[in-house]
Amino acid sequence: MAKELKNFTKRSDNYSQWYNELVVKADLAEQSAVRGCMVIKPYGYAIWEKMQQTLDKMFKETGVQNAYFPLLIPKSFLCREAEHVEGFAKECAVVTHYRLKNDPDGNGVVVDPDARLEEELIVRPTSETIIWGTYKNWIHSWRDLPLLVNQWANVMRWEMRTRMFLRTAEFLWQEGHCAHATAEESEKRTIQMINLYAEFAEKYMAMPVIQGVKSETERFAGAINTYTIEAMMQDGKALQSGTSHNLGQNFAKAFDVTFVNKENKPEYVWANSWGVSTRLMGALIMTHSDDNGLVLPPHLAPIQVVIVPIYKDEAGREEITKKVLPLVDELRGMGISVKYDDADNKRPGFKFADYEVKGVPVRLAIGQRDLENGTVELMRRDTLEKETVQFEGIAGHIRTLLEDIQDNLFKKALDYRNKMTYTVDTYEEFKEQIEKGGFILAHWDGTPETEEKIKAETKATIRCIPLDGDTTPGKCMVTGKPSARRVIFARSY
RNA sequence: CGGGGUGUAGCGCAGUUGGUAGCGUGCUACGUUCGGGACGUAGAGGUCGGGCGUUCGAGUCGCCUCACCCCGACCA
Repeated sequence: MAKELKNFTKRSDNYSQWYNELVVKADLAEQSAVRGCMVIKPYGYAIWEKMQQTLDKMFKETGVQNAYFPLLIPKSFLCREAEHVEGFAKECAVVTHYRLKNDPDGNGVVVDPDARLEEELIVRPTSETIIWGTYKNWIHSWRDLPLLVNQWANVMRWEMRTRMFLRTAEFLWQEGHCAHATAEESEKRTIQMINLYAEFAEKYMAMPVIQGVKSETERFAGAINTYTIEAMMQDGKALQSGTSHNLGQNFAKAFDVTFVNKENKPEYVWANSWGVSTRLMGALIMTHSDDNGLVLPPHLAPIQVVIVPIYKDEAGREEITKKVLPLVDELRGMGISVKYDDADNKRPGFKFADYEVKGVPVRLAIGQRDLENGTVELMRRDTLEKETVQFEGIAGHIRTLLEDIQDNLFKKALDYRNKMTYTVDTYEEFKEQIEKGGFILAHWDGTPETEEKIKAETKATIRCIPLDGDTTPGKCMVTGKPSARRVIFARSY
């Protein structure tokens, strides 16, 4: 038995395949019949909901409100901002007709050629254009600012190659779109949001991130500056996990969004946008998982504690249930989410393995032996350590343990990232090191040409120019020209 | 869009020189079990991705086609 679940890494030397398999085995998602799209299953969606709730609360604490804008964007809207449309044009799904009809030749249902739209509609790849088209009507005076709005939505980008959670044709995300009266205020908000994302990643996902600025080439289409959080996956590749863009007045000008300032003069508003997506699910999976399956940080686990009874007969089960239910109530009273799995159709060993694959942080097992001894078996998912502890006072112990696990996961990921971060000075060294994965801190002359050359020759890109860390100037490893500071290179998803 | 690979039971796979469609797991029923994915017995489940061809006969050979996966190019 148990041939397929354990050691699924060993079944393939490929990290992507392992990842895909894990997503399916842990019951998070599966490929859909629609090209490049996935079905998020209830357990996977429950994790996304935890992320949503947490982020939403954090946003609201900064004064942001939620709203909703249309899925379809008129083509003319998308084309208003030149750089923006150029960046997204290649991956847009386009609605051209609004009706089907029965084929007169009997070939089933076909698109009705008479129902062609006068203007094509684009399925949103992002909502800047439709939102700024709307903001024009919402903003008139400096008193209307700042306008701080977020939308939870789905977007579609027709990617050539897809990967579950990391890059699907359709994905779920939030996109915040703010309008400000001054450039300074807008920049401040842009940074505030990237800080918020970093806090979320580290405190809730237990995933260390590096905050920084994107190089010109990697910048969002239509932005004057893009901030990013970059995380390292267990195969040493980087994953861009969240971005916050300072859009300057680009969109305000494209959509003619002006306000009258305190001096009674018209002025274009200053904009920023920021977003994270279901890609964070991919990040979560790839940061913590092991060969036994998913490992969820307690702060995001839909089930934090699972209790598995071990019994021989109905009377035994009832005895255990009687013992366990007060504990379930006590834990729930502490705000801990508990599942007491006394389902009779699965054996304990099966349940153990199953909850491990699903990444439940803490498991309690209780049987006849424990009832006699007043004990319970406790296992933590992060280390897979088992211990038999006193039943009395277990709730408090669990509460502490959950925090321990959360901290431990973060530390483990941070140690790994530190171990896999290298400083190099020559291009030769760089080429050698990049093959082994990880982040590389190196000097760069700041030009897109050099960046392009490095990318072409090594597949590594500049992940970001870090906001903090070592700021000693030096010489570009490729051209020898002056470099303001080291930047982070890596291969990425 | 290039390069590679895979399509056979819900899932994972085998199928030899062309000759009645197999294994593991899962599923159903009953019984025994239940401290790390239990066991026994009996069952159900397939137009072998699709099309055309070669042949007395094709899962197997040939041509075409479709889908999916992996590696690139593109991107969050």
